[in-house]
Amino acid sequence: MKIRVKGIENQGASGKTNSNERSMEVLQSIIENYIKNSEPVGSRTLSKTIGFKLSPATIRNIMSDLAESGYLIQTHTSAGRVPTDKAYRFYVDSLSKKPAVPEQIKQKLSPVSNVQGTPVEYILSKAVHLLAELTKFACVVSTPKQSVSRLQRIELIKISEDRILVILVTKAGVVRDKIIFVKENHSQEFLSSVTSFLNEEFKNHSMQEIREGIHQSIVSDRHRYHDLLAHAVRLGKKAFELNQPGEMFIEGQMNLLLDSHFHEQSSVKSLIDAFEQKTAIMKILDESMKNKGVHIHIGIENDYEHLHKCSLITASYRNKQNVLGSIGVVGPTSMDYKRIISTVEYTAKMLSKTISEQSYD
Amino acid sequence: MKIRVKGIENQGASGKTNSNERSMEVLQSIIENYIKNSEPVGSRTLSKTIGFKLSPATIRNIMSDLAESGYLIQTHTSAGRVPTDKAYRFYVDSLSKKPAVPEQIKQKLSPVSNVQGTPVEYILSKAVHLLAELTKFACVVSTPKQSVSRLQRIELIKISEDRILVILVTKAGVVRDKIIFVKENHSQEFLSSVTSFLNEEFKNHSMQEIREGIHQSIVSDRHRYHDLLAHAVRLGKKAFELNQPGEMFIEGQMNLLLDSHFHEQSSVKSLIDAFEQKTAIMKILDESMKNKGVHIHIGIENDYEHLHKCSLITASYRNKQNVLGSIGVVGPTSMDYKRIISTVEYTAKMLSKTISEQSYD
DNA sequence: ATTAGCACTATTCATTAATGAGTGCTAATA
DNA sequence: TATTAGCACTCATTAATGAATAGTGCTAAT
Repeated sequence: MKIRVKGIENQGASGKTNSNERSMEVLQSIIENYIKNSEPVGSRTLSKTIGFKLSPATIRNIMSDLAESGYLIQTHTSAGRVPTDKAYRFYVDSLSKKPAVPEQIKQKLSPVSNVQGTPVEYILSKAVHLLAELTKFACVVSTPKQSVSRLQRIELIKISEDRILVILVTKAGVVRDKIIFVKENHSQEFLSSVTSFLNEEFKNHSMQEIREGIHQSIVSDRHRYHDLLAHAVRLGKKAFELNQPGEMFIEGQMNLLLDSHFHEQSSVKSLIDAFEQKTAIMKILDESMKNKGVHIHIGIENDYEHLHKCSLITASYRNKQNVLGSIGVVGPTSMDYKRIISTVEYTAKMLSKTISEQSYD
Repeated sequence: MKIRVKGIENQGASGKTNSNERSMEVLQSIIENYIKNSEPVGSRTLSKTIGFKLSPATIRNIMSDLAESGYLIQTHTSAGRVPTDKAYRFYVDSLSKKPAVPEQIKQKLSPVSNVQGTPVEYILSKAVHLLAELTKFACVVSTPKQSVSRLQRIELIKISEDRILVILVTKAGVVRDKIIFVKENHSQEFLSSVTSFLNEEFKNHSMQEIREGIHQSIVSDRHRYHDLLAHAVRLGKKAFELNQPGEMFIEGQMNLLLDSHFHEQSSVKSLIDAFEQKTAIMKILDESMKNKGVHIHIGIENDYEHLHKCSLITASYRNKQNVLGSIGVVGPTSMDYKRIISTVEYTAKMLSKTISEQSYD
């Protein structure tokens, strides 16, 4: 039986922290080497890259232990070793929390702030496009959630006898429009009074609040509005109905298919499925809105099976008031986490800044 | 020297229309066979598929002639023959003009009409998504051109001291928004009068007309408006400035990468480039707006080199007034033209219908 | 505890040979 | 004169073989 200390995990009993630290360093080297070259790394190569401080044989021993603890696997007997998802998890957890953002990346992302004044969707698509260009992976961004954004203004515009165009302007700078069909032929003057009533009543409330409270609120004001009331309730309800599902912009899917890690048929199909079935990725983006900072989902950690060969790095963006949505990168589990994490984080920051500055407050 | 009639092309002199017709039929069979199986077709196979009416040897002779005339090529000596772009051009030109749309396709596309009342962009993305699903190729759709669409209404909403939200509603049912920055702190009342002035003046005019004529028009009305004038000119100019480039939605890019025809590295890269450089495809979509009906660009016919291995099938969509944009399919040159053409045509029709019905006229 | 040395294993690569699909040409045939 | 059968030839694809290579695991020496 082996008695050697296993490194990383079971250090308590033996107290040989030294050996443990060394294991960690070796593991880190292996991971970084693999991230860089995408090739299984062997004991000899590794000995070289760390400056011959340890002989290949020693490294073999350490590697053997790491393999046994589930940090490394071999594709076949005479191949070098490859980090597992568990190893990547260890790796990102042990990263210094704030890697600096290279100046070059800042440069490339600067166009995001140049599109101020354009619709939020356009800003988002610009950001996600640049992110894809920088990371060379697939990138996604979710559009601001309607439910949390606060109303800046509503407009009702008569289009024809039975159609009214509703325009919702939110504080986040998002404009939503929809057409509602009505039975009565309202005059534009009537609509104007409904409009100003709704604006007065609901400005600064979140869409969710409005949807939940629209009936009560109006009813309680019954005495002030007379025949307006019935119609206003009906129109308001229709106007604030959730019509658009949360959307998501995708860029650079094709990048993934150039990536050597996805060259096998099966994983290509998986990927296509993952992007077709937007819901899985959407869910991760939504999840990412709940907490601050960068979120990392490595391979098997993803619930959705087709994402098991991918890692997702996400971060939420916001305006002054609310978290609005998330932006993220989808790439192979062997991505350069340091670089990608800092890039995503910085992009989200830029996005937040740009959107905040044009928010209507 | 060969004296055999070459088929298709030089029929005038010999008058052997019979032999010519037969060549055409053979070519058609070869094309359809290749479209179906994606494999070079040999004389033996072909003899079988046409029911042994001609022996392999005869077919070989015909094929040899067709090859000489540039309709077929061999990938190597002992391989069957593959249609050239010239052959596909012949094929689509000789298709009966109106292939019926299968009921199944109509079924699958019916959701397009279910999204009436939602923003045009949403309808477009629905349509292009379904088209991609049906064709299993990459599909694109261009958003309505701002310049041709006619103004239904403009709204100026004061956002902050130096910012005004401009909302342009066009007859086509498109809502565009942008924020303009101003130096003066206009009151909302003032904005209202500018708004109603602009609406009165420019309703039903195309964006292009408005942009071109805004200065003259206002100046000629100088006597009616006083201090309003200077500001209105300035605001109007800013408001109608073209800010968004023509957009394009893409769906199903990944489909192309499953396609065997694009499996070689080089062509994958070409494709990625083609979609990255949206301009080339955009240009083809724009071109397609100029004439009615389905447009077909086969391989080498495309100006853009990276599209030389692709065929594009496009058709424009419109509302009651104007042609708004185009929708199309990007696939391998060996696509099933019959099916794709009718599918694109039908999709464009559905799209036109849906958008027309919610247009503001 | 570390390392050198060696046997062992599995991949990769180039070579070779067999197979097979398909053509082009020539001579026979209807 | 148009068609077809037959045959030699070409070239891609496939499988089998063997050499080279990269890497491990174990053992014994340091």
